[in-house]
Amino acid sequence: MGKDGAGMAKGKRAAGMAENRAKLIRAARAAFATQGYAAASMDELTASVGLTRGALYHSFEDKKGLLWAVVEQIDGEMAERLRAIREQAPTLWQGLLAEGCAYIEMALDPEIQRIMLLDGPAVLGDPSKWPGENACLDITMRTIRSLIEAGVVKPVDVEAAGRLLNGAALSAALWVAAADDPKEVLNKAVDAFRQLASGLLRQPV
Amino acid sequence: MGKDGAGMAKGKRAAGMAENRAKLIRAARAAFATQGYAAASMDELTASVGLTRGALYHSFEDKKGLLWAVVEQIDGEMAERLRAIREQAPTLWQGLLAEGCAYIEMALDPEIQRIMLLDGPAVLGDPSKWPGENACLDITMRTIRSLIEAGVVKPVDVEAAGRLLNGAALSAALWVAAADDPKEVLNKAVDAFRQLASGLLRQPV
DNA sequence: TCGTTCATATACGGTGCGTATGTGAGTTGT
DNA sequence: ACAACTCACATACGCACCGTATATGAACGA
Repeated sequence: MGKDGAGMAKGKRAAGMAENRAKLIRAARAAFATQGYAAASMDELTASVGLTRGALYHSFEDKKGLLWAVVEQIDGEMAERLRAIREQAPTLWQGLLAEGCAYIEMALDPEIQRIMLLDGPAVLGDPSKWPGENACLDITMRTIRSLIEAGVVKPVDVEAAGRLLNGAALSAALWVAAADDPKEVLNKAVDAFRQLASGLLRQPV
Repeated sequence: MGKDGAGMAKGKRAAGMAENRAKLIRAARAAFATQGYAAASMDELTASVGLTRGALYHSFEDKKGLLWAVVEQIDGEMAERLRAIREQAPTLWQGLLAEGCAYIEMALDPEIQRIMLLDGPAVLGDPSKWPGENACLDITMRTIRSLIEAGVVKPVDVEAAGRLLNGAALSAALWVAAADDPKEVLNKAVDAFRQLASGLLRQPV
């Protein structure tokens, strides 16, 4: 009874399924980002990639399950970008600031904004309990912990500081996204973010 | 032809309508807070106050219109509470901190959390463009402006600082609300909020 | 070759929204 | 005081959408 042993044998069919799964996720990212979760029709979505709702409900629990998959994917991508940015920064402190700014800029992407910041929390609940365990928050917290150990930052509660910083960046992003002149507002937002973050410093720069 | 001139004459009927409108809003606050906007059925909601959907669509544009009314009402109440808290504080700076803490605590209320922080932004879009012109943000900004004029706070962009502070408080609130031990987490959140806010000070305390 | 499994399509029921239409109470004009 | 009208609400309808139950057809194993 070739349950899972075959591997390559059933690989072709399995690959076909994974392929369609990926196609559905890609379509969902586009549909959720442009129309919003509630307004996105699963009929249209599946048809747009040449399938029907049957395929959807075979690969995912339900509409919410598809959103979970999308959120998980985007979360991973964001975390990867943040990690790269932090490692590029010359100092840990500049890394923290750069993370915050990058977060703000990322949230200008309609996909991230709509799915991760608006519909995601409303439909799936508190982001801190999401599948990837909120990779973005983890990264911020890791940076803050290092900064405390290095004596640069006051011994604050790491999770609290990380969450509030992320929250500040988030609302900044929503503000920038809705602005008439994003460039200018982005500068203001980044400035304010640095001011607030400097409150964590042991001694002012 | 008495179009609107009568006033008191049609007052009785108009009052009846306003009464039902208020009943619907009250029911909506409860339903939206407990079930969420999407899951709240307008049939059940109207029936719960002895009406039908006919009354709803006579008083409001649509389901979203009802949410607008609810949001407007809650926004006003929050603003009123914040105003009272700020006026009670001995100094402006303490007022700003107290506002932030009060905001966090208010967001523990499921009604505020679910409607104003989760479903509201997802369904109605960016809170900064809401009807009451975002009374809470206005209050924070007013306080910051006074603090800058008093020389206590650095000359930062008022709107930027206000938005980021609100955002920090918001995410703090969501964190506290989802915590197993709200009391303890609330303390951590408030601490972190003060640390961040102190970044705005011209000179450290 | 035949049966089994798996990925997907098709068919169905239920729910909920928005709208078009009906209705009775109250108001206006004469 | 009676007829015409308005208004607040109920009723009835169509439509879209989700989730599930069932059917199908291709690949794989024996």
